Amino acid sequence: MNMRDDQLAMREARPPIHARPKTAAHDREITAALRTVHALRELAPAVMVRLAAGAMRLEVARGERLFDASAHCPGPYILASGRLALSVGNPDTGHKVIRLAETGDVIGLSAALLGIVTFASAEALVDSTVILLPREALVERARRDAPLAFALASLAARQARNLALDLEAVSLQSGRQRIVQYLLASATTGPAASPAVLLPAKKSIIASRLSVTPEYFSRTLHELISAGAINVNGRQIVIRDAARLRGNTRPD
Amino acid sequence: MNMRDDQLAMREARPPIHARPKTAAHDREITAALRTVHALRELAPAVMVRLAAGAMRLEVARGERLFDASAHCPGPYILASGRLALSVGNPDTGHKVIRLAETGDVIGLSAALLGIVTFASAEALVDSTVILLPREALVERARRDAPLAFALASLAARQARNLALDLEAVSLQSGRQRIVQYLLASATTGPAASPAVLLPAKKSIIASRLSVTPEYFSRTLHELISAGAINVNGRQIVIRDAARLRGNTRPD
DNA sequence: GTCGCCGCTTGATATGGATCAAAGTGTTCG
DNA sequence: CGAACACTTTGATCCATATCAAGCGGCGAC
Repeated sequence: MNMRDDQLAMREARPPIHARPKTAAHDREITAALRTVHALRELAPAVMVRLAAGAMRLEVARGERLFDASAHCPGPYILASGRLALSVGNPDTGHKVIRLAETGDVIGLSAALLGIVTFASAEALVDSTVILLPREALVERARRDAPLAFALASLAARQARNLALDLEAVSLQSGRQRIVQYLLASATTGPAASPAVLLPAKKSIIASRLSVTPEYFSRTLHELISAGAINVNGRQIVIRDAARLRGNTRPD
Repeated sequence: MNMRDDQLAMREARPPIHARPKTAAHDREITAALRTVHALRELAPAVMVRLAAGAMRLEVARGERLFDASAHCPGPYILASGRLALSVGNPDTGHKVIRLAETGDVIGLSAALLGIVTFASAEALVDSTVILLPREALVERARRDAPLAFALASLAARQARNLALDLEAVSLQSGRQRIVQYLLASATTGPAASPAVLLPAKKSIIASRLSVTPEYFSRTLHELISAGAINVNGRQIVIRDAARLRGNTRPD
């Protein structure tokens, strides 16, 4: 790894994360966002309303960070819209994207549950909206609301599993295999058309997510093109031959 | 990675995991084991008793597997005594130890909570005793017992954090750095004597845990000896010069 | 327009650590 | 007490991927 950090390196505590005033409309909006979280969907309406009442809506502009690593975490955030990159590392070790969060994802949960600092930083890849569930109130509520606590347990368990799968991929597969797998896994098979992937971020971000350098990612993509497995046009990747792609797990 | 699997490869459903009959003495023993789990310690005595009542005590002989990867998981297990290695991978991708479980650790929790198959296999490194909390009963109870559900959430969150830290280490640090860090982190600083580490398993297991090959682990250890940073005698490692060890993060 | 800049590509080179192959060194067991 | 193993060490070699270093194309700002 070890990618340069340049600009991003040192800007802390910038203000432009906006909180919006609370109105009835916002409460509805927040409730709607809560419902995008699968694990919370089954909760009783009354509980949802209570959660929404204590929640805060924040806007994070593209390029801003919702929080830094080793920061106090005021509570879990629910991504209502937009996209965030969670990455570990610090200026001198470099960075690695461990997760790309999409609408309905929860971030900062384990730090919030454990009441400890975050281990990753969260940067908005596009203008995004998040809902903060303030930690104290949430924990207080979860300690007496079993279904809620159980939902949080499921969320945390899901995250543990995903991290373990990532760890397995990084440890046991080659960079090329990870790239191929990523393409196959995130291909949306259109009814008639060939399956395709629209990369959700700059290639360098995807590369980091896959634990390879941007250069290696680029090269590998081009090798896959030469092999006739895919076509690439900017962030749009079309899978021409899934079988060939699947077979293409070792450099040639 | 990519270590050979030989014998271990294909044995399923072997009987030699013994369950012991239930008696009052065993109930007390199980309760005691539950209390070794930090997250559960605060639970009301009544809840502990209930959990213990439904629990089963299993013995896993050294070399046996408590479960394989992709197996149905009948519930979380609490390690009452002994030591287990949890590893991901399969016969052809090779294996990687992702965790060494010690007394008081909980394993199979996320699979149990999510009701899905395990992603790792668990092998006993020494004769061990585990307590199984049958999934159905536990989930049933947690859905109406908030403190219990919250404790499970904390456990899962802790595991997620540990996995994330591992992922960070594997992605951002060199093999040598991981080895050095491991030694520094697990050194028990005796009052007067120099800090020392007693490796909890064969070196090849530790190597896998640190995501390096046994050969590389061996070599690195010997380089650290030459550098005057440590002394090695079997599984016993004495840290002679912590500062030098800490500085010794790049091959020389 | 055209000037910069940013993201991507492409090339050349370097290297950490894996892999393959043997030779120790215990340690168990008949 | 020696054979058979299991683990570790040591040596030689290789290679997937990082790193360093330019070029290049598009697009947003003036």
